[in-house]
Amino acid sequence: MKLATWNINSLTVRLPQVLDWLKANPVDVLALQELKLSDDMFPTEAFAEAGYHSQCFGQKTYNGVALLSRTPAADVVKNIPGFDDDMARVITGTFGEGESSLRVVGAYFPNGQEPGSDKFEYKMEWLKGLRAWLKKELVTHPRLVLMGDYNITFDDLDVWDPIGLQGSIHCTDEERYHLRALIALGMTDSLRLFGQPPQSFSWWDYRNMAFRRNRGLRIDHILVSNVLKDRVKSCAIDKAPRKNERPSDHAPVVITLD
DNA sequence: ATGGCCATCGCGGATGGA
Repeated sequence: MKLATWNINSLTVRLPQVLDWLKANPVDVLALQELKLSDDMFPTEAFAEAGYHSQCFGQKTYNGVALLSRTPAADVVKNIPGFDDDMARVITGTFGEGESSLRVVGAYFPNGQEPGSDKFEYKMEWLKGLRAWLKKELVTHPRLVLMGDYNITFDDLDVWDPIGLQGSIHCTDEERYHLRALIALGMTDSLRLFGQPPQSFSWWDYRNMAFRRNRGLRIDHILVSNVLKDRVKSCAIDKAPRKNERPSDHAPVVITLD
């Protein structure tokens, strides 16, 4: 079983790249973030032709998430139950049957803009809402994967310039507290299971030739519930699509479970 | 030293991203 997450920064622009990537990487489930389109504009047919079922939770211009899968999703939930939100940020589905089924949460965490801003406060409230819901979801669905664009780094290993970016957005203690609190629910950071190769990032600014200089952040993560921990066979960031013409600023993260 | 990009909406330049 292969799963992946990718913030594609506009599905309208990046659809050909997603289709190319799926052809080269025929994962079982792909979570997409930042579709930036409404449900009626979602290219269901193009994905169907590529052999994928779609579950879309779109929004015009901003946000928007989807789950693509080889087999249809069951029990689909949009956004965080119990947390009122105007934005389309989370989509959840169950894949597979019975004992071996997997609950997959695809999420686009708020950016937060700047510590102290209204957007930062929203990010903190959203993180609390997510955790409260996940705590219950893990009881009913012990085999759970939470993947997406978290917009939070775990620690200095995830930051190209930890000193220069200390306390800035994605790197604050408050954000990291909430990320550790998700781990404390009984989840594991898949990439770190294998020891993180130095300078492993999933996002690079479009400016300053940041990708070429590997000036990035690791903010896209795949967390697995602890019952799945021993099933994780690999986890890696695929930098190849970042080398495309007109790339997304994020790279996909891929996990293999046996 | 600073900020240098990209997508959207919509036709200029603001807003948001990270």
